[in-house]
Amino acid sequence: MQYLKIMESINEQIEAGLLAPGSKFPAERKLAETFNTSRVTLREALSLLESDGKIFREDRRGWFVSPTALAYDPTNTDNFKTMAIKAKREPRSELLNAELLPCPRDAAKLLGVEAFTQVYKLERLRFLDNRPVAVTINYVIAEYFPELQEKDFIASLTHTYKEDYDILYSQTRYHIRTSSLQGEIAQALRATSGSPAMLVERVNHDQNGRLIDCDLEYWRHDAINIQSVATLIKE
Amino acid sequence: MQYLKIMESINEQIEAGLLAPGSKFPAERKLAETFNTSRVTLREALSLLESDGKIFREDRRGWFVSPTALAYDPTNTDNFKTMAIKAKREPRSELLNAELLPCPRDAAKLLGVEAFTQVYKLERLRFLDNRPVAVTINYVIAEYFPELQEKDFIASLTHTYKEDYDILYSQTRYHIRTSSLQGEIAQALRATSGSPAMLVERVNHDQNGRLIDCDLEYWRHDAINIQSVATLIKE
DNA sequence: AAGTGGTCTAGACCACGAC
DNA sequence: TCGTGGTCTAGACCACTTC
Repeated sequence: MQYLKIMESINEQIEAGLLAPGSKFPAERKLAETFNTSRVTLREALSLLESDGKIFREDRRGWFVSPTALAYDPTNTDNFKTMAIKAKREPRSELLNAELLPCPRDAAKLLGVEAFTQVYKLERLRFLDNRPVAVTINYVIAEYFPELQEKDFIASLTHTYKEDYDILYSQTRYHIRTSSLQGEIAQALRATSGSPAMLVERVNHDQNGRLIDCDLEYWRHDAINIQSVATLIKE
Repeated sequence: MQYLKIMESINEQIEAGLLAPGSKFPAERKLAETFNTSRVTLREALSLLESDGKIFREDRRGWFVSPTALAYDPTNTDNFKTMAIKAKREPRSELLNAELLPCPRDAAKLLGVEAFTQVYKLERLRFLDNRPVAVTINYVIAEYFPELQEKDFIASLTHTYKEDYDILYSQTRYHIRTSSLQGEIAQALRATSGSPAMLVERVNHDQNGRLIDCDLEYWRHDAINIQSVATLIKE
């Protein structure tokens, strides 16, 4: 199995620090020549390193060494910016889309609301050190946040909730699963359609127990490292 | 892009229920003929469905439709068996290996113990409805559990801890990240080397705050759906 | 304009699983 | 034993990125 040896060889170079995080690999044809193999076999090796989170691909741009994954605590209300800064990374966000619309089916299921309930949909692209790492989609129940459309959507939602509506998150229900990037989300992340991804879904309640919004977060799977601490109930 | 159309086509068949969970696909050569494409392109489509968790592969055995993923709460002390039964699935466990040894490097890092600390290493293979879904490796600090080797390792560790040592889990720190299956772990799961996986690492403390053990759980990534509820601290 | 990655073809051989 | 999946080759064309 050539591709396993190629994997190990590349892996060693990374672990030894010979390939800096974020740095670009040589062209596939050159690498294939270096390893004295065909392009297909080389790509097999690269794909496995990708699914292992060691390297990543930008569509039509090539292969890169993955930077350190961001530690992400799903039980933390810290917003993206705060989280990144704590980890000494440089965050940036772009608003992809913001609209008020009747709740689509997938969000209605998460929010448990009836058809035609008005929600705000916010789509944001998250960068870490200038690399696009996640697309986050928020659905916010409009009823609880009058005139939300006039707020600054680039700012943290948590912050707007607290400052302008006196609403805090108090309970969050989250799901985490592997998925794959498709269509516009893949494009925004500069990923090839079908790239492996981590999907974090959250449903949030406020201090009065009301369900106020939900998140769908599509992360490049090598960019995130879910971690948390749980105190267990003693039986 | 043929492979995207093939993906969608297969996906529709699954969603429509025409392909039952667990059922086997026709041979790759036949499928390729059906879709009027080459085997390589067909495998491209299958690989993407695999990384999306819709289908899975057993090494040299073929492709299968993924059963429903098991809901897994990392903050729950329920053992594997209880968890499976709650979800109306049929659990089974096999002991792969049990030994007393000086703590290996990776475990020492998690446990924060010194070199040569004696630990029990337990490797177990978990089945759901007769499908191998996870390899779990436990490292237990031997000092706290004298004569653990005489216990029944197929039984739940949680249960043994409680009944025989009066020790309960009280806090757990967990990490979740994507990984890939290699070597013996891949073999035990009937997976091809390099298959995508979900790695759950846990470090557990007892009711006295002592660090007592850690888990490394390698899951077939389509078999698990991490979910939990967190109550947030009000600022 | 050149080079690159994305996609695809039409084969091939081998070792293993199923029968 | 037969068919299957695992692996590999040596090309090809196109559209996009980069220069």
